[in-house]
Amino acid sequence: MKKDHVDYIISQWENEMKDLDVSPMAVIGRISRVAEHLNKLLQENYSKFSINGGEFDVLASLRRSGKPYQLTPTELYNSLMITSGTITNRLDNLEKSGLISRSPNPKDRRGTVVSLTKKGLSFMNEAYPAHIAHEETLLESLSNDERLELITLLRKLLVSYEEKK
Amino acid sequence: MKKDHVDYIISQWENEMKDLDVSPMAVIGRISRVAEHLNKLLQENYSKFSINGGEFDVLASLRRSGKPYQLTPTELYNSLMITSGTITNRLDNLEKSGLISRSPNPKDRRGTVVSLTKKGLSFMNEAYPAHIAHEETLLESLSNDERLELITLLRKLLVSYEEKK
DNA sequence: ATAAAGTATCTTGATATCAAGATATATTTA
DNA sequence: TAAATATATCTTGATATCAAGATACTTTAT
Repeated sequence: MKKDHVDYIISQWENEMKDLDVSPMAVIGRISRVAEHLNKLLQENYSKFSINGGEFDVLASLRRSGKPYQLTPTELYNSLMITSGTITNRLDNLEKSGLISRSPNPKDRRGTVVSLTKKGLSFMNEAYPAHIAHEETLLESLSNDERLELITLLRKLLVSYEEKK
Repeated sequence: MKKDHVDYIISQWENEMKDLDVSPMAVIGRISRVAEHLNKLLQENYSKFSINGGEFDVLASLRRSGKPYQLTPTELYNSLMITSGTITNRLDNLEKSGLISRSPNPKDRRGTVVSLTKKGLSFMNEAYPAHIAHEETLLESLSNDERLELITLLRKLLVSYEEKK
């Protein structure tokens, strides 16, 4: 079996701290590193559309919410795991690009409703399938069964973190 | 089986784009989200030591490299997947905290050697086991066998990304 | 030996993010 | 109802990061 960088890191620790069981980092170190690679690799695709990953995530949330493609900033920043300041900034950029618009929330005068514009909708209708096709190529090293196993294991972890908060 | 947030996202996409197979994001979306949770959860531990995750990674690289706990900035930024500008910044901060020191590289007059100070070494001798103990608690939802399966799958992915570059 | 190309580190300027706080409005409590 | 508390969004100031470029030295090619 071919070794990865984390195997190398672990063997270093085993030499240096012989009494410490570093096996948790065999899992966590790999998750972090795989996520970093994926982030970088996916970025290429976003920049083709001159947008960044965070902004893409906002548009995707709106698109998959279905007609009328509207959510509040609060709903967006909660589900995207970002702060309110960050969503303000992302929405400002997307508004400048004409991909979303903001209007007063008729149900809450403190609030705002964010909508995908016509341009934003047709952008996502093209960009999202292209994004998925790219993701597919990034999983080529795994069989279908392996992907299913991986999903099951990651879901367990995710459920445990989502319960905590 | 309990559902996670990604299950919810996928069912939204399935309603909205009925002809698109979004299964790649069942894997990639979970990896990203799990990594984000882990990042946030691990952060808590770093800030107890008034240091951040990036700086911790630098110290860990030096510590596990073994005596004399020295690496060059180039070795560090390559293995940490960051840019040269970022390592300069992290080293500046760690130097101010007295955890590392920089000295001229006797083998290359362009270069520098970064060393863990006595303070940095004793810091990591305490902090690293604490870090691993924390990581262990973050994996409580998985059995030992499940962790091993997960490692095998993630290694495959990681090897494929490390080969590309 | 000299010129050309490559490399190590740092600097600069731009950007995305966060935490904390401000403001306006909603909701709950007394 | 009035006061207290909570919430939605935005603002501000600080920070970490990156990409691109600068400088000094090293290596390779002619």
